[in-house]
Amino acid sequence: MSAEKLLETVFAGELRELMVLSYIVLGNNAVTNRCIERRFGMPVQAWSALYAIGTFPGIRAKEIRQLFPRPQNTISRAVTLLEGRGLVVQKISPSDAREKLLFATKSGKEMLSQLIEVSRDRQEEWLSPLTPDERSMFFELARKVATGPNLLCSTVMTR
Amino acid sequence: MSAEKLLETVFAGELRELMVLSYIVLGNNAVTNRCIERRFGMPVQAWSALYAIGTFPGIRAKEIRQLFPRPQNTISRAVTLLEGRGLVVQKISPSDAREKLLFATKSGKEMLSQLIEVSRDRQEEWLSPLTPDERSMFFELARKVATGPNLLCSTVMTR
DNA sequence: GCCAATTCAATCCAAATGGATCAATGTTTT
DNA sequence: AAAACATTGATCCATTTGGATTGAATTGGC
Repeated sequence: MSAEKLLETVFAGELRELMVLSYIVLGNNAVTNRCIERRFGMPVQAWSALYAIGTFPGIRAKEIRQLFPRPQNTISRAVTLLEGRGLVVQKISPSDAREKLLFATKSGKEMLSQLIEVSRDRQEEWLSPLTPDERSMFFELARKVATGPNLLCSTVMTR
Repeated sequence: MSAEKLLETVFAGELRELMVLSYIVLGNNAVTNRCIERRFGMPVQAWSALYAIGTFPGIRAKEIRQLFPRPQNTISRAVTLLEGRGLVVQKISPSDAREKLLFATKSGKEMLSQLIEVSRDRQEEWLSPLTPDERSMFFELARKVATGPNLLCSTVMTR
């Protein structure tokens, strides 16, 4: 059976919304992660963390988790990598010595702007099937789902 | 800074579409994978493969890859696991002895129907912020992106 | 002020991941 | 029809992952 036919059937099933979103994100990740890995020698985790740190100077590790729902030690390792390459610096929080405030260095900011540029180009590419109106509608609906109360805390999947 | 404030800012940035979709899928996976892992003792890969096999009896391993963009050996291992538990059987293809046609057994079908049920409940949960109209609009737009030509083959991220 | 409980981030380690290779089968070329 | 090439799926193995633990710092109860 052809790939189109398989997808068409799955996208007509009961789990269509789950399937189609997973397909977009997994498919895009397969392309993007590999490319960024090669070009910048850095796993997604690390560039996600760099993005968070560049966008929010002084952000704490635990706050990065709220933006990118990944395990805690993943963030910890990503930050260690970024610090090792001189892309970010950590400063002990004046109010709480357990917390480390994260800042991008000059070279971190430079790398981040390259990362954002290529990611934006890539994003335009996979969004190209949508008209500008469709695109903003799509984003708004996705935002509504993302900020809904049940995405990260489930009642049907207890524990 | 609060989680809401952080998300609001990221969802206003240049990469908002990428961020919001990744957030939905990563966040949902964190909840869902862990629950399914505990309840059915099976990684996502395996249940994805079981879903594909149950939906398309006689599907080949390479075709499962087209539905779930994962590395080839991931599918191979998932199928081995499913076979080891008696949830699927492999039959050598009559037309090509390299290919193995996959079929769900009775117990495989039973487990699949349970998996689909809990996944459907979970899907209803995270989609609950949308009205029925918004939901079908969201799906249609996502489908358009998923079946677009550039999702899996990029020109801006060459190698 | 002291001790238990809590929070933050680093580290540990068993298990999973995925790129590369391999063996088996099928297809194409000459 | 033999040899070169291609495709399918399993396996190898170095790297990564993530749940659990640890250690350091803070908070809360008394």
